Amino acid sequence: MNISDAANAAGLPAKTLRYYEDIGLITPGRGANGYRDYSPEDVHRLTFLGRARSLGFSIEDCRALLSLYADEDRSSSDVKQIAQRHLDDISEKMRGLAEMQATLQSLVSACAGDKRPNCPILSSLGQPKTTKD
Amino acid sequence: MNISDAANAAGLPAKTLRYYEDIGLITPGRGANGYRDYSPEDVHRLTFLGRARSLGFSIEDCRALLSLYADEDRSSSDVKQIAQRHLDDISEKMRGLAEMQATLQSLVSACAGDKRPNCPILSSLGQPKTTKD
DNA sequence: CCTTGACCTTCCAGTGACTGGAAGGACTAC
DNA sequence: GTAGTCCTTCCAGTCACTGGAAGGTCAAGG
Repeated sequence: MNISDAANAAGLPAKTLRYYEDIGLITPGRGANGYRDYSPEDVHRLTFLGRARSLGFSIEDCRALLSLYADEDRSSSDVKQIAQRHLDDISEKMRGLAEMQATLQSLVSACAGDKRPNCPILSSLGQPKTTKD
Repeated sequence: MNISDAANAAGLPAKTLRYYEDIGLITPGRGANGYRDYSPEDVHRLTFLGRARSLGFSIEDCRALLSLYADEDRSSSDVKQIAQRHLDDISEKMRGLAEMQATLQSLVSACAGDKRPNCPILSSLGQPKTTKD
């Protein structure tokens, strides 16, 4: 299976497949012409990868998950730990974003958004002791 | 004011101040010895920058905000537009994160997390047609 | 005057996870 | 044989820093 077919099957750009090979995640065989030749298993692992990435797992997490996936003697606790840590990361990110959102929302609401220069958003960034104008 | 004093005053690493000069955000004067010399206004702008960054504005947004901040003839609508777009970005990011969070949470909850290999997290990544094991 | 240590300078490289593009080889269809 | 599409490798860029090396400057102490 050539790279573009594998990419289509896995729902990933061909460039990404080359990148994954570069970093040693999934190394397909090679045909006589030097072309990459992806097996159905390779495609399956690529699909697995794509889903893990879409859940926000880092490449290193994905590497670990792939190796656990292949390991029949794994402990589900190892998998769960990775996922739980990632969940914690997500929660933290969401907290940070929510905080930004709240601050920004109050500033945006307070801003007239007209042709006058007076702007609580800039005032607040310039001297944050008061959140309001 | 030397770079490390300015960095302390603004609450940013000195490296970041050099970086901001590199990209043309804030260019301090120079002493006879070649050292950067930050004026109180420079420090004020750095502090402004730090706050904008901590609200998640991109460097390019910060550049625009700084220039609006300096412009007495600005329209507050220009500021508001930047902030509103950023708010929209934040909302989108939060939506994405919440989706990941929901999916991951249900998978983590379903995983025993013991020494057995059976794992709904890996099962789901391997064949996502069913979310459950 | 000399040394020590803390500061400052510039420049280069690395982060994460790709993405774009150039230069050139291989394959397919007509 | 040639046009067009695929494939290859390699290099550079993204974003906002961050780390570190090599070397200049300054203030204090002996």
